[in-house]
Amino acid sequence: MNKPEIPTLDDVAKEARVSTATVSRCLNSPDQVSTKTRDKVLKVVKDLGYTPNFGAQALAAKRTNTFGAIVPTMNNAIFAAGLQAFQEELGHNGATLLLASSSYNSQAEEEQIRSLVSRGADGLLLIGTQRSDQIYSFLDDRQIPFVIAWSYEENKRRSCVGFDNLKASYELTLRAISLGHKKFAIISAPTHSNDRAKNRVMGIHKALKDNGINFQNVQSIECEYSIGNGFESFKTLMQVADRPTIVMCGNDVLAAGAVKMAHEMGLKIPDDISITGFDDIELASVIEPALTTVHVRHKKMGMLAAQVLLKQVDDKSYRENIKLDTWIVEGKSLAKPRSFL
Amino acid sequence: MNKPEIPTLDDVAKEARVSTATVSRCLNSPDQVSTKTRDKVLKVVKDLGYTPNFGAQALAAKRTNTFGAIVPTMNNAIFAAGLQAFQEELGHNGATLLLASSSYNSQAEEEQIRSLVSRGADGLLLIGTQRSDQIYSFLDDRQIPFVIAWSYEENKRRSCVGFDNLKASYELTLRAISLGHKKFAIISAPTHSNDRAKNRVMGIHKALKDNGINFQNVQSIECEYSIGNGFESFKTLMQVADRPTIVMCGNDVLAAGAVKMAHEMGLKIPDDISITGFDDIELASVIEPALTTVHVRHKKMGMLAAQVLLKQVDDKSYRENIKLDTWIVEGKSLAKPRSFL
DNA sequence: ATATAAAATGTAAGCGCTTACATTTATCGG
DNA sequence: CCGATAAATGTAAGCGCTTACATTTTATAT
Repeated sequence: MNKPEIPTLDDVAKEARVSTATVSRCLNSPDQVSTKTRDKVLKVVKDLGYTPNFGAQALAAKRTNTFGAIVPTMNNAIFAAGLQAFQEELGHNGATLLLASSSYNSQAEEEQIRSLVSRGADGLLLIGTQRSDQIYSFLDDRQIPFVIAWSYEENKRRSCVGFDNLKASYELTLRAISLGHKKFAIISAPTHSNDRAKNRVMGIHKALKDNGINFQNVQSIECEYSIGNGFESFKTLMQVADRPTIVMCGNDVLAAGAVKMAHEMGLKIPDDISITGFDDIELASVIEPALTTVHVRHKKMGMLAAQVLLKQVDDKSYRENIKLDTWIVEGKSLAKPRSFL
Repeated sequence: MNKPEIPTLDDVAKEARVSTATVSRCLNSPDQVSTKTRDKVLKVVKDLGYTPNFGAQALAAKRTNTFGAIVPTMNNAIFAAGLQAFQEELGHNGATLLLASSSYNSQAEEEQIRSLVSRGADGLLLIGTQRSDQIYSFLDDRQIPFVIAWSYEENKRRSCVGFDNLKASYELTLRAISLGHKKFAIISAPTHSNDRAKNRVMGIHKALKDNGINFQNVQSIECEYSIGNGFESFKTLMQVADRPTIVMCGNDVLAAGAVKMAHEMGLKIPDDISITGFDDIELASVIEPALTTVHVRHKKMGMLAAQVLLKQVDDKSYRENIKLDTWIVEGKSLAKPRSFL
């Protein structure tokens, strides 16, 4: 069996009796070619089943139409939803997604960034703001367009599509306070090198402080994102003499674990204990009782991020800072503490 | 401001006073170079911050070290988990993942396949067996290594890493039958162009048939994967005079929706109605009552798929058919029907 | 020390495409 | 019908890398 010959631009050009330049133009800027030749060439392209060689195209055009995204983990509904939207929007524009996950490890993230850049990514989607100056200047030096998602910052020097984690968390906490809660506990994702998690915790602290509640005494556990960890952490938080009346969780998955443990311990939600989540993933509405949580527009974020990124590729100096709104989703897991009943 | 000059192989070669070939060898096959020059060259590489140009490399080497994966949706924990493992395994081997999702549309999937191939993917991860002969021969013609995941087939002509959807479903159904269930209903993902969904339904039918239960009368609803659809479908299934005693769902997400509706309708699970899932995603253990479902080794599948794919790239004739085991996870959502209590 | 094999390095020809520039062909007012 | 201008097409020089092959250096055996 002889090797299948993959047709090249040259083959098409010969077959259509035109120059390679014309074929290239038919494909990349059709209006520069007369209708007659264009039709002729495109027919040959189809007959031969020609597809451009990616490497050659990238080398010659200095552009790959691929975009990189580095997410902390794919194993998380929020990033999955955002990425799906991001990819779809790219797809509408003839671009493709290169995906990597950093496992919440900033060292790994830097490597991934470099790797994606050297793979010719035209632009990058990054999660959160927190990374070394070094890697930011690497991106600047190479003039790689990138957009930060899931975090919002006023920073005209770089683009972002995110929301105010601190404020959202602040407002959820205010809500709890207004219901009469005074004894808080927190289960958070690790705040080290995760500005979203950090801001969510800070939002709680600020709300407490603003309302004269001492936040130094607030028990707080940091653990990685999983139902199991929420489960264990909740137990730990409850093993104190003076139990909190509310456990605020950094995200819905941790909250789901907490709810599960509450059931196991025979605690009624929300009478014995209130639990809040963050993100409003589908899960939040299924568990019993439905979680009170913060809705985040993950899909919209992914879509807008793609749009901003594409604009930045066209115009390297383009920047945009988009803040999306969030809102509290009322479930049944947050209510007045028992002492107020 | 002058454009940042990205260093090339040539720059490195000049700086290190060797030929470009030597530099290339230092990077790609270090043992062909003496320790002395290698150290010298690698130092320059580091000092200059050189990274190979992807396009050039791809063009010259006819290999990109990128692999494509096309999943029906990212918005599904099972694929997310599998992909994450797939990507990590690739990463350990210096390869990167190109990701696309087809939205369960086989037309779209074909386009994605062609797109990823023309983008120079060295190999592909595909979900399920069901696609046109045309696209299979496209892959064969171009000798693109690929591996099919989530489905198992005895087919020496192509590789797969999957499990027996039919058998797993069959056994779960047997379990229900042995508990005394005779009136079944099904909520399935669309079986058109989805062999996994199809086999899961067929497994149920076969088990019923083998046990003398007429499966023609079994109510069955097909709907896309979402909690909301499970919710609605369950309601529909219950709006009949002769209600089923068990609703078997094609996956955990649909089951979660069904459970939610059961609660809403005031039906006790499992006393009034049994509900089963499939996949054993984290969700399954959190909802109340915990789902009886089928555990699938998604992560293992992703990892193995990467390994098989990498082997196939080295040896184009290599094939492997791996069948992973599955097992029933006992939740509280499946029990004897009321009439048997 | 010398012949010979092996290891290290260099030379240079592409890989398949895009695009600046040159050339040819069509269009059009007078 | 002519010359001027615009539109269409062609020519050919890279883009930055890998690798077959040629050459030089080093190691080994005699």
